[in-house]
Amino acid sequence: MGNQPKKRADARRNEVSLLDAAAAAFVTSGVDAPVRDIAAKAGVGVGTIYRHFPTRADLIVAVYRHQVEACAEAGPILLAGNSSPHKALAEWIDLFVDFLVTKHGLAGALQSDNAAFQTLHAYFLDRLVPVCGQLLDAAVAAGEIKAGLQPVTLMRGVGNLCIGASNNPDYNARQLVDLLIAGLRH
Amino acid sequence: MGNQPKKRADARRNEVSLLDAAAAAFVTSGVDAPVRDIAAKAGVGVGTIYRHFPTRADLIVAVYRHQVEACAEAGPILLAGNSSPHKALAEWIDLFVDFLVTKHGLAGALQSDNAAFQTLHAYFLDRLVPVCGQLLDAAVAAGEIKAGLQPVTLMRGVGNLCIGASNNPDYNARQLVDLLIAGLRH
DNA sequence: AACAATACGGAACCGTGTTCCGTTTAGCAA
DNA sequence: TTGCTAAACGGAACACGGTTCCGTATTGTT
Repeated sequence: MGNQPKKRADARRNEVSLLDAAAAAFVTSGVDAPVRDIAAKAGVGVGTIYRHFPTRADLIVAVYRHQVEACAEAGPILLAGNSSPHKALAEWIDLFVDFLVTKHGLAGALQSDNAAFQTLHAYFLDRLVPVCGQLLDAAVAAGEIKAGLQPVTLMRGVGNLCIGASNNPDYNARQLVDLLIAGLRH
Repeated sequence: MGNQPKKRADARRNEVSLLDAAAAAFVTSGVDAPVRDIAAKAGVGVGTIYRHFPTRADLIVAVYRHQVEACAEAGPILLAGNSSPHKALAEWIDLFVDFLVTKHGLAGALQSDNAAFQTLHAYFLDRLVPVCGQLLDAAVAAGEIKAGLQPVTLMRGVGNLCIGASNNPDYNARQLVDLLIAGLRH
């Protein structure tokens, strides 16, 4: 670590401008906010975006990395603080749903088969699937749920259930997720 | 009924050409197949597509109407032929999943908030939600499941779970749907 | 055969992602 | 300070797909 080849000061400045602008744009227009809008809001040209974040996924990952990390780290903590692994799993999934539901379009982007979102996909799965697997295993070991569900499937399923949750009052993603988790019980 | 203002013969011909071409394109490229491709395959200009099917949703609905009708009609039949309404519901949902999983991108289009898909949304929901509600009510009445789940929520949830199922071997949409339905039980 | 209504084709337009290259600027060294 | 070079920038230009529009062609009728 620490082997950054000394980026220029203006480059560093523009990078944070872009992150700020992207975060703001994502809130108002969702993660599909037009590249030009983000560039304008950051006061840079579109070329600069692509130089710093070659794909949209890179930008999204950069913006949400902190929150994803926090979610990943919460897994073991919930497991340790709960006598029931199934309960810990439910609470952890709840955190994940909280995260997704408040990000317009993120859940959709997460499952898009578009090549540009490959990195996004990979990052989320790499970081969260192991945590999910740990919780799932613990619940199986405790005899609370049946085995046979791949962590990756569960993660994708929960992600999918959250699609469109932010712009559709008569759709209750959380209720469905709860039912899904309930369905895991013996 | 039968009050069509006598469309011209060439118009009728083009309409079936378009439906055939669209059905073929949907199979190979998904329901997001480029308009120009469909027009070319049908041997007509793009203007002709828009004249016959003002929005993409109209085209999709026209292509899949038969199958949706069949699914809707299967609901009451399954209910009548099953002693357990919950089992009937599970089987009906299974039919719906079969339908969705084999249509590239349809599940995604179904929940898109894009205005062009409004009609699609409306058609599917209008046709299937009542059927789903009937099955759900019967299962509640039989004391098999708990009340409180809106039919529309269930339909959307199942639709969401099917997103991306056709192009991702390590994602098992049906397993998740089964868990969801299982979670409904008392 | 002539005509009006209907339908057609595809060029043109628009919005968005992406690339490319001439210009500017930061950092360094004389 | 002043050059100089590599790094970084900006935005025009291109690609691509949806959508519109209007001059032209076809149908059906009189």
